[in-house]
Amino acid sequence: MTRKTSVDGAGRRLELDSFMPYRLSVLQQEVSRLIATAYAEKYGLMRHDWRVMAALGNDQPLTANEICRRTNMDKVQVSRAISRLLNRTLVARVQDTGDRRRWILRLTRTGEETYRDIVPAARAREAELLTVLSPAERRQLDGLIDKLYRRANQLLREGG
Amino acid sequence: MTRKTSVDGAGRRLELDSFMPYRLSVLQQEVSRLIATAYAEKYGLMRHDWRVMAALGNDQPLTANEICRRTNMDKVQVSRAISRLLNRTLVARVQDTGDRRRWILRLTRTGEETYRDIVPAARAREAELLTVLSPAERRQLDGLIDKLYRRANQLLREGG
DNA sequence: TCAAAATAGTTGCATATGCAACCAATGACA
DNA sequence: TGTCATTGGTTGCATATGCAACTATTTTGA
Repeated sequence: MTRKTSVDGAGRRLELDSFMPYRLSVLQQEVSRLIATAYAEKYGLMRHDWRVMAALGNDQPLTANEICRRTNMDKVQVSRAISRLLNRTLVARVQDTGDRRRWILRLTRTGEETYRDIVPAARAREAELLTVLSPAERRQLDGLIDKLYRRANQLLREGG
Repeated sequence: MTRKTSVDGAGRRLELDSFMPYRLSVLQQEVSRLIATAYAEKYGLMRHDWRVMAALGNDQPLTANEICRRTNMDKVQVSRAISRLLNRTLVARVQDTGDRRRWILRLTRTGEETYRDIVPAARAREAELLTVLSPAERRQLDGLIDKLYRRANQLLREGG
């Protein structure tokens, strides 16, 4: 995954190792796999489940819709993650009396415990990862991610 | 997706928006979606298909195994991508006479054309994305990706 | 006040994915 | 040379995913 200078400046070929979206994707997969070690084997959670729990752990209660917005997940993914979490009683819900389409979601006691267990492990993985970056580099990384995200977003809105 | 400073330094909570792996994942999805506009609708290709084609477009012929190594894909994904590409005659293969377990893969004429069509579009998307970064920032990005990838890799090897 | 549009959330279906098991060919070596 | 381990590649199965269609409820506005 070390970047090579592209051989073909004319743009007829595409050297994957010098194609930023590819590099980003490979990196992301690897990082994601690393973080999953904090919740996958031990707790049998999937990434989406964990994200929903993370959203709730951070701020409760929430509706499914609010979780969508906060996690950038699609409503189907959220709905399914919630139903897995309900089955395992990591999350509980009551219908909103004001708007009966809505369900108010909370972590259960077990859910809270699980969450409190996972958070330090996830943070520890992140910290181990970031040890290779200086404080300045971490700030750079944050800045670059923001810029690129906003730009990608803009291009998608324009083009789609 | 703008970074917020984490409220909870003690590490009991996890603010998703300040959690690097989450940020990376959201960014990657968005970028991936943007790039997919270069091959998905128009050519009905999936990401894995496109990656296999990209590997071959870059250097032919290759065996499935070589494609795995060059694309960081798993052999099942590669095998399935190849079979889709064979069906659509974008790729052809002959058995290696020296080692009859191996198949030698090449883009067909149509495959080449498709590839040559897609590359500039994909590069154009990448270029549009990167317009928001200065040359220095692009170099930073490359460097950060390399460092993080190597580190994640190392941690996975140690831990797993 | 009632029909049409919008919203919250779920479901069906076809397809993709991950994992382990698998087959076939080759290599290692007693 | 015959057995065992390894390697290249494929397949079965259970599960996940994406999309569009769907139900139920609420909102809009003539």
